[in-house]
Amino acid sequence: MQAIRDIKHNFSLPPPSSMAGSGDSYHQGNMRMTLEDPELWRSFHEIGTEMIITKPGRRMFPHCKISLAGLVPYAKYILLVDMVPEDGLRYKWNKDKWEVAGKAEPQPPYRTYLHPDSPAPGSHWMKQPVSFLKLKLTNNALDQHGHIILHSMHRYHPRFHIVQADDLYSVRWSVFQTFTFPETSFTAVTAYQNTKITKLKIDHNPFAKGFRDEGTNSKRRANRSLADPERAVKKMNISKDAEHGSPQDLDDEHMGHKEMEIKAERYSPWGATCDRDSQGLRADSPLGSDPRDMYSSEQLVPGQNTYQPNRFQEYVKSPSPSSSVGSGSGCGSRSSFESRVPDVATVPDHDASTKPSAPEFGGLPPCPPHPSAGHQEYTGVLNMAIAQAKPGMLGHHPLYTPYSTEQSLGQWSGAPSTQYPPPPHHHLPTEYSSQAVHHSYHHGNVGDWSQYPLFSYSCW
DNA sequence: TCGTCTCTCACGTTTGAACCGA
DNA sequence: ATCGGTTCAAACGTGAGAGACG
Repeated sequence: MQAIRDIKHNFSLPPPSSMAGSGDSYHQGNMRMTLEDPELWRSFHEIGTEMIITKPGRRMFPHCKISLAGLVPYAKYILLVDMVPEDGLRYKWNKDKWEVAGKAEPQPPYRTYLHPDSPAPGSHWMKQPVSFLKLKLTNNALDQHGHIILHSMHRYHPRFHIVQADDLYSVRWSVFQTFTFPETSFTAVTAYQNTKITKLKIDHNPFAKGFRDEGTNSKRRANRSLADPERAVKKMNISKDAEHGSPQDLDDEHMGHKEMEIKAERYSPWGATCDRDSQGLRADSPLGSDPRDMYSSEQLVPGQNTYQPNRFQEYVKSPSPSSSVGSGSGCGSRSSFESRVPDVATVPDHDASTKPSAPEFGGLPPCPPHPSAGHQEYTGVLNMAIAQAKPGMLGHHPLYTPYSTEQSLGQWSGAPSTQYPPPPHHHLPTEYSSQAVHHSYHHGNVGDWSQYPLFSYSCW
């Protein structure tokens, strides 16, 4: 099934020639990205995808696999993936659903995964699906293998970036486009919480074949469930909770899928989010109100729906009803398949020090971005560390910090310091500032999702 | 002190790439 | 150069236990 049904429009904004480098002669408007195995992703998503993170690094399952179209066959592109927090919350698994457990922990060192084939001509990327199989997630903040560092019990979603660049060294000057797929959002965990997710993983992951019911471990698993009354109770409660019509049914509600409401098993694990939803503030709502949303992957980045990250501080205080992610029409940007022009990674026009101090969380949900910030029709300048990753990261950390200035510093210099130590002060070229300022997107607010850094670190 | 929650590690199973010989 | 068999590293979830926290 196609993840993108109509994404070709709204790519009309050409990259400024001034920053497109050699690529400015290429029309970027027809780029399309399709998520492979959308059904598999959806089946996980409906339950509440969990991804294991370990110290040595763990692959994702399902892993990110995309198809590309609309690239210039002879132009070279670089593909990247990063993980963006869904919101500023930490979650816990309670009984049979996820609940908010407080505000998010300080953002770990931010990293971006570069597809090993990069750079490669468009023909290469388009000839077959592109797999990010080897992308690994870790909870080790000191990781030196270049794995993407995440916090356990936090929610993220992958973000795919296509950068037209002849080599890694020109990336930062290149135009890029960013895509997200609602169904790929997940909760990072060190151990599976939802037994349904475990079962799905076992059923679909070839490496877990040995744990399948027909396998040798069926007995062990059966015994386990018997020996763990609480788990058994959980399972029994699953369908019960689904009937309560409580906020945890949010997924169903917002998917607008009657079918989902009927199926008791498709309970929503996102109890907490549902609550938020009830306030018209649903942040994650991976499933749009429009069924198409399930498969439509427009360029959500910087989609107002998907991007809760790092903006909660601002929007908590000024929710935007019309852009509420979870509201029936909240996924407007998603359901409309509106593709967006590249994200801007650099947000120099900002001073983190002006950011309000951490808000009292009080279970308040992150709010969607302000409508005025919803459409990011601008061309991005890649604020990429790749070209400088060795030896330097970009040093404009304060610009992106969703949290505190300290954290942002850590974000930029924490992990990389172990491998690619950033220079003490590496400020963006002035071009960055001016260009970013000219973008229609409003960057004056620290809470904006787009404050989330791109490519402060890369690995390949 | 106790209970809960989260994380870590060793384990057995499976896959697939690498290697080797025919 | 190709094919088939073997080896082994890597990946998987499990389950017990440790550690942190209230």
